[in-house]
Amino acid sequence: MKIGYPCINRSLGCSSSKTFRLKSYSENLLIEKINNNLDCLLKILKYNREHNILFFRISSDLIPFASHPVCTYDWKKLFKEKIKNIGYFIRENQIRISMHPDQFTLINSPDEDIFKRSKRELQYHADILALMGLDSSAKIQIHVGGVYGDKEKSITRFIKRYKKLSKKIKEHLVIENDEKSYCLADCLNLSARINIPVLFDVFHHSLYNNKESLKAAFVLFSKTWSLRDGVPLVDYSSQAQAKRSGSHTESIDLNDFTGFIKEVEKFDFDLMLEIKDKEKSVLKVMHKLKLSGKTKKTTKKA
DNA sequence: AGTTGTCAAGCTAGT
DNA sequence: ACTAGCTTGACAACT
Repeated sequence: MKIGYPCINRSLGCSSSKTFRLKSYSENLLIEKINNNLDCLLKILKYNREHNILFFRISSDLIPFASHPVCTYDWKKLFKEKIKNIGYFIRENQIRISMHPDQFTLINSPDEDIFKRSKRELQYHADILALMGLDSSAKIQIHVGGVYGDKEKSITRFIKRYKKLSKKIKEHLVIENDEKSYCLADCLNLSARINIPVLFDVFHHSLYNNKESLKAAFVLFSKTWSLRDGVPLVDYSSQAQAKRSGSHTESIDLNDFTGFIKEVEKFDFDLMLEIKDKEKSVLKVMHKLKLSGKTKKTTKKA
């Protein structure tokens, strides 16, 4: 099992998701941010490697406005080498990668324009993975989307739209259960119809489910991952068991966590910890599970 | 230097 | 018909 964290490292003092206002868009500013973000991403990945953290979610803001019409700059061509180099580091160290386009990426929206924009956004994510030379075990996770007053219709629309996506997108795309519209059972239903892997969010499942136990859930979503998809991915967060509403736990609750791990220890999966203090919680957990500590020397290939 | 409002993109529930 | 909340970091415009 690899354990990872999303997008931001709090120990390094750099950010790989620096952006700027659309109003102040300029090519120079864009280039500056891309350079910063790519440099920082490599720095984070090196930090992770040193701490034996081999799973990471790359920020969707890596290339600001990448899929926006305002961005006519050919970043794919001009940053090709730099991105390729990061990809080399990822592959060399067998780091698992995921990405998570945000809430505006909706492939089942009745609005055709929203779908078109979403498709462009997904293509941008797939382009990054392709430039890095990553295979189909690198995943782009999205939610199923809105219900729009008719869930079955919206699921059917998802399927129709999914079929229009490029092969490059489909190779990486997985769906994740959410906390109010599409639960695990809905995702499984969809998966059975278009053969898309289901990424399991433990926290969302606890809020919205069909009464499947954790173990039953693991059996079910694990089956949706084939060999080429890599080990199944799971998101875990320990926020919002709020004693006061709105209060988030700053760091991971190790008791909760060990309880969770014990229940599913027979399963093989990579785990994304969505916790505010990011890598600190990962290190805590790895220490607890005795996965962490020393830097392992890798054998270099090619 | 520190604080607060706002930011490309959307859905939903509550009014 | 309209708006706040979602979740959250970071920019931008203020003290």
